[in-house]
Amino acid sequence: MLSDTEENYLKALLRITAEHDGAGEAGTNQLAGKLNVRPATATDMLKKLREKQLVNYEKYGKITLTDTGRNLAVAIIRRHRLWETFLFDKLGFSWDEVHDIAEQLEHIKSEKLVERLDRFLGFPQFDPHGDAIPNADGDYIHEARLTLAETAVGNRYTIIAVKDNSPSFLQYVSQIGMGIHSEVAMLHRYDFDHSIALEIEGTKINISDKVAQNIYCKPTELTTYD
Amino acid sequence: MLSDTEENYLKALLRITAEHDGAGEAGTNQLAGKLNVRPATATDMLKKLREKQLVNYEKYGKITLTDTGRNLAVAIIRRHRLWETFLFDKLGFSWDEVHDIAEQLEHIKSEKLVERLDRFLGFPQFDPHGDAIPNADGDYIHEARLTLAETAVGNRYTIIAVKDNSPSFLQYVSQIGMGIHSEVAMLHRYDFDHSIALEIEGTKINISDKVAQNIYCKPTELTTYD
DNA sequence: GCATTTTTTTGGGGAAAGCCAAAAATATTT
DNA sequence: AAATATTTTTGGCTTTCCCCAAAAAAATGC
Repeated sequence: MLSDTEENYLKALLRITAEHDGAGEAGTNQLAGKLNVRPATATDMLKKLREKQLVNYEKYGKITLTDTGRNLAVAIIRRHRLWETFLFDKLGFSWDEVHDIAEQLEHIKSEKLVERLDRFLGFPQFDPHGDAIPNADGDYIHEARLTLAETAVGNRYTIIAVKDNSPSFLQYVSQIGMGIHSEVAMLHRYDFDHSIALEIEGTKINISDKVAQNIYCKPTELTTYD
Repeated sequence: MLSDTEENYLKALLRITAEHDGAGEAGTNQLAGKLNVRPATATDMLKKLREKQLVNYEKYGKITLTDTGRNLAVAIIRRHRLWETFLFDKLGFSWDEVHDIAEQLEHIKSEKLVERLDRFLGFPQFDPHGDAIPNADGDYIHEARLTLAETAVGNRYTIIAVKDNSPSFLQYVSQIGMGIHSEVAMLHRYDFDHSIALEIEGTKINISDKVAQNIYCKPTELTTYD
């Protein structure tokens, strides 16, 4: 049985190795940064996780998850996102409130609880932030997606997810009238700072490049009426 | 903010002081026993809880909860019973499965979560074992109740709660076809071991005194048709 | 390619929660 | 009331997770 702390390390490792795509490697510093802990602490934990065969690691070497480690990490992500969905769908929390509470709930130890929760929620495939929820086998939907920073001016896009789940960012996004499934029209991209002008629900707004980089979308498929 | 361990001590103290009615006192041994911990460990924690003004305690003296301590303990019981109700009502767990999972869920730190859960469940007043759920103010229903061991032969009773929440006991109770709201007719009480013969749903069964002492009931109110 | 910078590890410690064995205080028995 | 038994506390030690400062290794810059 893993401690909450060990689970958090696995989760952080999955995030890091999945993030800067392809590499699949993580550093001690990076890991420590994610967990708000000192590098020395991360080193200790890495030794412990290596003992348990959850990470591949040797001193000064790069860190990767073993298959077992990755499966466990995916299971934790699954629990986190299911709880977020519960809080949002059933208890009426807003999307900027769910993350912190789910951080606690994800560590509840009961296989059966997770499976029943999943069924109760109707086997949701995405959480309130648009992130895919792994199913009981660890499989989840990989959607083709791009950030608003990568879009082409003149096209229409549908918002499908946010990268940053922090309350302050989510509140900002809500405040400008944007949410998952919003449709936006790309009006202009300014050269000097790459900020963007777009239209959403008939309103024209500007967003910074930084914000744009944290919002995922896909080209809006035009419905054909025949 | 209290640690999970501290919360468990408060809960145990509330149970002990409420149990052997009137006294309102607990001993170190008793407390340690309830928490599966050594008396030495309990002593340490009592000092800590005294620091935080949650218990009245001085060495070799009797232990009582302060008002703050009691309020916190009631809040923990509230959370525990609400989660049990959630697991039972919404996720379809059986009454012998809910306790252990609720032991974990009760420590999730979020006032708002508890209040929303309460509303989602429709402000339930009793948990799946028939125990009263304190409301947000800490008030709960005090039902007049007696154990099956205290009933009079010849009368009819409605089961309203169980004292022992262990899976093995609850499974036994279910197995004999008994549950909350069951109606039973007291047929006989045997002198030699105080075991009881009763009828439930048309079936006659015998239960030991020990079992009888762990089941709460109230006289069945006969419905009058006019 | 060598010096500097950055990253990572080591070694030594601390707080929380637990344990044990022995001492001290309180209760009980005769 | 003294002797015995029980309960409770003390003091010392363990494990988990965290920290810091210093040393070691690796990466980077010129």
